[in-house]
Amino acid sequence: MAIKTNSTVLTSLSALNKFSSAQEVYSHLLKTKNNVGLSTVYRTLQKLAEADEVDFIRRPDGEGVYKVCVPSHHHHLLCANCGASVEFQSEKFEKLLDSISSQFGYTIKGHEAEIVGLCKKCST
Amino acid sequence: MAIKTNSTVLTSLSALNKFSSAQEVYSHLLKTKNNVGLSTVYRTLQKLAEADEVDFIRRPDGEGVYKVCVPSHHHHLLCANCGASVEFQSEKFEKLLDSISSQFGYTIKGHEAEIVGLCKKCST
DNA sequence: TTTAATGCAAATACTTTGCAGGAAA
DNA sequence: TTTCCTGCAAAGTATTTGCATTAAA
Repeated sequence: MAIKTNSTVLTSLSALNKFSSAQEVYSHLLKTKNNVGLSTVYRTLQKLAEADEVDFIRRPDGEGVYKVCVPSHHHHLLCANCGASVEFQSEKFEKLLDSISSQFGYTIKGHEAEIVGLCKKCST
Repeated sequence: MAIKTNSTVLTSLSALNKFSSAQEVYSHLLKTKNNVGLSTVYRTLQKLAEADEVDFIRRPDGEGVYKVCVPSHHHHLLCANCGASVEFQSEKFEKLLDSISSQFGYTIKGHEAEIVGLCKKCST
């Protein structure tokens, strides 16, 4: 039952409300008494990411994490310490990205430019 | 003999001349008949990165990669397909990054903003 | 019936760690 | 001697895959 699994995972991701790894989604599903296999979680998240229903990025430690985001084009500001994230849109930023990357012959595809820093709490 | 290992690894990284993983450096060292253990390569690369002698970033697939770079502050443009990279410096970019991140209370630390796209060759 | 999804266990790949031997101070 | 470095093997973690089972079309 593909559709049901999709929505189960999506619901879990929404509840978590932050970039979460497959493992974290899996744990959360266990806690909420949803019986899903770990591999199914991995497969479902990959599918959702391919369909642009969730965003996929990597934490500084290399773990892949997913999050339900606004559908419009945006980038992320990510906290290296606690993983908190905010989405932002900036025309200026897009233009500058284009300008810089085209200078070197590069083409930017999706919203593949995450900025890693420290959030307010973690930068004290 | 720490110093010797450091320079052996640095030499290898320079020869590779691109962002390379610990595994790749290790293979290269084997080919060039330098007998170093894999864990030593990992440990040495980590040390070099902490000392800011090499740059460390993550490939889109999550593998950690290292490269000898110019010592000044810069960012990277990374090809998602072949891994090619260029370094760039842009006052405008820095300012915009600062402006955007401070808007959300974030502080940017090192050169932790890599832009992933497709290089000329891979974007055809 | 034919196709697609699922769970489990096994297999990968990268990375870290414990430990004993050896080099350097 | 004392401390640090190294290599090997073992362990750990994240992720993928093979396969038999089951649900859906």
